[in-house]
Amino acid sequence: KIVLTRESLMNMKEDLISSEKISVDLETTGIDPFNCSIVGISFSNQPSKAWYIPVGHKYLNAPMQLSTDEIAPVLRSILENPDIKVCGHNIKFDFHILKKLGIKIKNIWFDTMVASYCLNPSRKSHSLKNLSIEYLNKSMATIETLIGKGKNQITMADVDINSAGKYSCQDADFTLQLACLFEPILVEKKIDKLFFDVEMPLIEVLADMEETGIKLDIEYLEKLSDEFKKEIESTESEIYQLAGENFNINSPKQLSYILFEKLKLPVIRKTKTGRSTDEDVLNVISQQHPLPSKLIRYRELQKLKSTYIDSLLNLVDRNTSRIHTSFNQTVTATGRLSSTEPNLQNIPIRTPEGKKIRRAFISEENCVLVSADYSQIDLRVLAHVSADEALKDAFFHNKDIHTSTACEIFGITPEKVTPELRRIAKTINFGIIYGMSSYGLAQELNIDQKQAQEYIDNYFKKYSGVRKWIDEILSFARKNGYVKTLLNRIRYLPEINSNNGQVRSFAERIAINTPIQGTSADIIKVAMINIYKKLNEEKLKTKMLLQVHDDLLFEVPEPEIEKVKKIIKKEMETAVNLSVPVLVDIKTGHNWRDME
DNA sequence: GCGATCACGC
DNA sequence: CACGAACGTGATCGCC
Repeated sequence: KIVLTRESLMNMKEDLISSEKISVDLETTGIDPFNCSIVGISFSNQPSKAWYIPVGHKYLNAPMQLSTDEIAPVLRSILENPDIKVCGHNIKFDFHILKKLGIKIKNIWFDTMVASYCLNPSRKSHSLKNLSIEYLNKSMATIETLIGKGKNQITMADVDINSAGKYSCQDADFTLQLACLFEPILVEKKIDKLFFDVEMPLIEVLADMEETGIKLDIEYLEKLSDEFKKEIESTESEIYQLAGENFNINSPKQLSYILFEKLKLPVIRKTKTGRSTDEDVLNVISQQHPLPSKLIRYRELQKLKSTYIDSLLNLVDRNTSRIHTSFNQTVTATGRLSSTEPNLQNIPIRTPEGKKIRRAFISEENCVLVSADYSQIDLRVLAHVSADEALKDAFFHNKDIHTSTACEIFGITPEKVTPELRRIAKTINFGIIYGMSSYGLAQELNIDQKQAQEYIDNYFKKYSGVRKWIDEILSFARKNGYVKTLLNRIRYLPEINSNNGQVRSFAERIAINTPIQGTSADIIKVAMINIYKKLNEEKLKTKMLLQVHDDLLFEVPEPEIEKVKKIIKKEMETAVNLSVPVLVDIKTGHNWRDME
């Protein structure tokens, strides 16, 4: 039903207001919630029935429509009613748009995209179209049939109200049907707690973080861009000089010709299509010619400038100087979040040049940035799930875990652990989490495979609990075809019993890694929800800004610093109860680089 | 449009 | 004999 009049709007309200569950779906002029406007909104409260309220169709001779101001009070009476359970598909998007209209959905009950993700995080697509075919056996028209694609694409505002209404109503209708279908499946598979207590409450937390954004020092970034540009250009000339000709340095193919044919440097490694020119390779051949070092430098600067400096400047809001990422909750196979446009989860930190980028992320006047990161969360999770005595002991005595591992595998006292031995132990510790093999370790440490195997054998001799856990998780995976995390997040492993050794090995590494990485993801999600709740309850102005897997970043007004630091640390450390201590390091600073 | 390569994070 | 770290996003090239 299309709602064009006040009378019809009231009929809709009467109908919806007494519903237990409704679905909502917005049509907008785009997919960036901060850069689009509402075109229409649809609701459904029973199968095969839905309402569509057009408000922003702008084509020639479009009928008179209700305004957003006229419908807002009605939307509020429905969506802010705590007794009406609201569902949507990717409801974080609708939440953002409605919030801009001054409407805050009160009872976000169910997101079918997130539910699909919980049912099977490895699924290629969680789109409504895709789920409708699979679960409802109904195909849906794609949005392209309405707005076209490519450069001739129009927006929903240009689409005929009846066509748009039909489309939008079907979205709302199928969303509610799917929600009602999914709920008992979640219960039956015992992932209802994860879904209702973690993933659903997280939606509003993420929406708030996205909406807040983080402040950038634009002037500084522009200066940095110039600085990098100059050095890129001079390095470029040096490279052409050394190569004896101009070529496209960014083309691995053209670069291969220069390095391996013209300069006759040795081929270290091959790729599927040619000869590798990655940093490892360049490092090896830099002994024989000055060009490779220049290339490494060129690549570093080029990467930093194009991926970080320039793209951040393109995406920053010039009015507020803040940049708003989009956190995706349904992408990774392990339960981690991902971040796009821009990806703020891979801002450089390791090299001095890279760190210059971090300096551009700053706090608002009279605020500081607070970063709180879990100390060795993955290894603590491993200690918990494996119940390995040596590993647990190290954490109970708050030892440096890599030094402790070095002591165990080399049979020495802590004083005897050199930086080199600690590095080896650290690599092995990471390797364990990744389901390492002797080949992989050898590669990583630049040692021979036999030596690597000795390290591994030694590790498992000392950490027999870890060996036992790996055996158990692999046998569980082989028997059940899936693995799960502490909070019952599941990941299917259809290839765990494959006859292809390589395929099977890959599944085995996943079987080991996912319960660890996924449990860490569970833990930080619970912490985020609890911190968000606490900050609201205490009416604090502090804002959560970013999550980087084991790290949370906040913007904190100066008067709140001490109180908020305590809250953050406590909530993160007690989000779940592990059999080893969980520790969080807190730092503060006025930019994301200089924190202490 | 898409796969491959490379490089950034955890 | 080859493969060979787990999980992501993005810029760029070059083929189709």
